[in-house]
Amino acid sequence: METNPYLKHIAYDSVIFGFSGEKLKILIMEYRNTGLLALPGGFVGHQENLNDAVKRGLSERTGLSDVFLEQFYTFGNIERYQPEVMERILKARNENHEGYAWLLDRYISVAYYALINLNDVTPKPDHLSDSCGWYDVDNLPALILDHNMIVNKAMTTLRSNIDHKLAGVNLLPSRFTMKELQKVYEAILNEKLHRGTFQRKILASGLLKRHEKQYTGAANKAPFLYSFVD
Amino acid sequence: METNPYLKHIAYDSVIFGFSGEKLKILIMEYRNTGLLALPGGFVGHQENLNDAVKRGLSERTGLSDVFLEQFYTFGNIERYQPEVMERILKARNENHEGYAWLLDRYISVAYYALINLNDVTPKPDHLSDSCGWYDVDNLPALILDHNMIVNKAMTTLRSNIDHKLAGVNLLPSRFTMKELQKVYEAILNEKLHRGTFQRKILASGLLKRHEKQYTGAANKAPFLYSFVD
DNA sequence: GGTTATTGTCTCTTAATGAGACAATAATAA
DNA sequence: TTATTATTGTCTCATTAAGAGACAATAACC
Repeated sequence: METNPYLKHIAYDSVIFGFSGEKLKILIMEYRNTGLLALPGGFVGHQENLNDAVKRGLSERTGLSDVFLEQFYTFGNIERYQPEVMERILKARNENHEGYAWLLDRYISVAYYALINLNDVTPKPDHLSDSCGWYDVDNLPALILDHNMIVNKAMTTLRSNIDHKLAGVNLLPSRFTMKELQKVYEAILNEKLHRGTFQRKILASGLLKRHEKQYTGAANKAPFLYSFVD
Repeated sequence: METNPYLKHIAYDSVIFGFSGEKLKILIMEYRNTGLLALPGGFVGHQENLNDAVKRGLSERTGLSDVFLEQFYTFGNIERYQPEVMERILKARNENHEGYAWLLDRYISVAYYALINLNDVTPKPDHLSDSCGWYDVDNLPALILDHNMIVNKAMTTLRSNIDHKLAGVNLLPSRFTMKELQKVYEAILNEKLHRGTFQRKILASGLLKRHEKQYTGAANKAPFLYSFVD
């Protein structure tokens, strides 16, 4: 009884980054009645582009449709193949899962990372998981299979791309202060940056447009709001 | 009659770079009696790591076993799926190809690039191709499917990695002159570099060890030979 | 009006980069 | 032996970028 509507052996996983104002976080799913944690992922339809499949999955999980999403590595080690993990997940689901035998196959996983504004989103679990939530990227619990390794590689990629891919673009609301942007950079690079130097460099890049000031009620000079020029 | 010993839907392609002394070249295969040109590629065994499969293929094609090899992107668009191309290749082979029906499936391809010393190698065709040879990377013929796009992306990746991954390491013989190394950089970046600045920067990096001079018979100062410190 | 914390910008220093200059030198020719 | 020639290794100078601190401006509170 083969009911696999997807390409065999091919999966994707996505590392969805959000920024809380202080820390980088990623979205993690919990499988029903197992305590097993995993990255949100999925499969590719027979008539579907790989990239579109991932966009579809991201949209289902977050409701967002136009986010920064980039493929960064494909994981294909044989050690990924642990059918007992998926069996446990299916069993805990406590349903007839004959139609899901294909889930017990070996999979190669294409990994993507996404940058989103955490406040825009109320994440929705998929049909195999019962909850999902944001976890600090520098304090992650153990995830299934090689998912912790996938997250590490995503972080490395994000760090090395921060200079030439515009990082904070999608992690912040459309208008933000220079300080907030600096916090994003510091969270990604995991180091303190010099305020004056940071401001000078970012402004010199010409990527920001300056708007009105933000009066918060704090007893000090009000910062300008900025947005990215498209 | 299913005789596919490999994972369905998953292929790899490799962009094998060599350096002739003046130009960057890549290895291209020609399929028997078709004139069709393609990147060397292959498939992944059921019990095989993805990376190992690519290493195996590279070794079969070049005889080399310890080369720089890096995954850079996975191509999964539906437009890759052109069964008529593979059918033409199988027909031209003029054999019973019932056992190869799996070749007509849709494939997602994980792409790698390799850097090798062109002079170390006499490339060997695989069982579907009858010849292979080196082509200038800036003057490539049309390749099947999306293979030209794969080459372009490989070039982009190589360029952006040249600074922090040691580039020339594997493209040159173990001992080389500063001028030869500069030629490699110029071929990859596709621009002229200033001699003095280049030499200063490379020497400052501490990656090179200086050896004896190379006396070629030319009527001018003899250059030092260098090697990379490992 | 004084106080306080934060912001925007400036200056000073140090490091990195781009470009040319020049002596050293390996082979050849006079 | 000495001039010639092309190339190499290195140096200097100018320009640009980066790191770090300083200071006036200012929003809200006292």
